[in-house]
Amino acid sequence: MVNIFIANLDWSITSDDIKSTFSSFGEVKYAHVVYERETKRSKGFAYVEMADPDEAINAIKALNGMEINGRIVDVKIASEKKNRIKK
DNA sequence: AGTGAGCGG
Repeated sequence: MVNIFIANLDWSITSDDIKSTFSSFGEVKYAHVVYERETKRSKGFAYVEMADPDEAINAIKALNGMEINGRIVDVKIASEKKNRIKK
């Protein structure tokens, strides 16, 4: 399982769009666009969890710097929840 | 409006 971080997404991009895009490169276990909890508006970035590291890397290589809806997205490996404490 | 969460556990 590899966590991928995608930033600079257009406001209109949805989790489903993310999932569909990454699914082209491999099995997407989970896709999730981050929204501002308070405003409900998109924060413009998202996360994708892929099953295979190779596919994840492949997806990142292919999608990083790619223009989507006029935005050059930034795709990179996400660290372990930003070292967030897990329980 | 603009760069690291949620899910499941």
